[in-house]
Amino acid sequence: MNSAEIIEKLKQKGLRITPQRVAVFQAVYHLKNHPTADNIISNIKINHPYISVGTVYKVLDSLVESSLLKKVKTENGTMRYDPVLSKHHHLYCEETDRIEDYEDLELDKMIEEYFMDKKIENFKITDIKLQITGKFKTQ
Amino acid sequence: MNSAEIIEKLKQKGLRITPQRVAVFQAVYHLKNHPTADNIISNIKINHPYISVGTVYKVLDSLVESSLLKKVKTENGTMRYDPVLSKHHHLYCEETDRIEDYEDLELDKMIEEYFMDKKIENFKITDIKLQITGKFKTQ
DNA sequence: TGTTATATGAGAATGATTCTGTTTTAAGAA
DNA sequence: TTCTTAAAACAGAATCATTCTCATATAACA
Repeated sequence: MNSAEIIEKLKQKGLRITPQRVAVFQAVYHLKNHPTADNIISNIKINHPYISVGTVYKVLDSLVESSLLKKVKTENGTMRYDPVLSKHHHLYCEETDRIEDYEDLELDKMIEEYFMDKKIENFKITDIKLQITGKFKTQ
Repeated sequence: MNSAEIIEKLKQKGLRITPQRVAVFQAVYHLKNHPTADNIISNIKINHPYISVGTVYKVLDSLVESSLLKKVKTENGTMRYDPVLSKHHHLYCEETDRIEDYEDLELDKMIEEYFMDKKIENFKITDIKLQITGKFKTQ
């Protein structure tokens, strides 16, 4: 994901193009495994030493607001950020703090069909996400 | 859930019986809808004005550790506590911060069977929880 | 009833995130 | 290109939930 592509995405969402927004968005793409705000700040500071913490949080919020990123909450309560690619669930490792995306269209379809039949009383579903906990096998 | 029952549960888990533990556990049962630590503290202080914040957190941790409570993380990052009754999922209201339990054995069975066949590469599942987001209908 | 490991209390410390007030800048208008 | 202005960024203070520290108190068992 190069700067031109990022700028294009920001424009599509009607966001003003600022070096900080480009840098934050690029950092989230560059850092794999759902970086925390802190990861992102450290990464950006390498090339952009004077960016301020508040700005990074505000940029992240605006990117989430524009559906360019998703905010993922972790077990210990800190937020992580995730580029929006497609619907996916998360695999949480019990031993490390690794989180992996898990896409499974067949599963999504099965669950969707299940809830077409079986309604939850007084509740209108907009989204279902699975938190799959377990352990990554050492390979 | 009266004190005697709570004491019994604590004993079963080999926890020392203290008034603070009893009060915290009782508060979680008494306060419906997955109280926060802060909700619990306020509730306890009515009858137990000198309990300290750190103690409540430590008691909550030990109850979670002993599987008497579960810790649930919310969208905004604060933790909520939930008496362990049986396997259940959560309904999150998009508009309010209401969280409801959702039990569905049929759904659990369907998902379990699904993952008996379809393995996730390099990952051993220990638990699957659904976060069902949506809106409670006004009745 | 005494002993001791464990729990509690008070408040300081931490860490993530948000807020405040001021300065800067992107982007459209002239 | 230059001007204008709303929006964005900056620095750092403030906030909020949670954890830590360490001195004191107490549950549980001998």
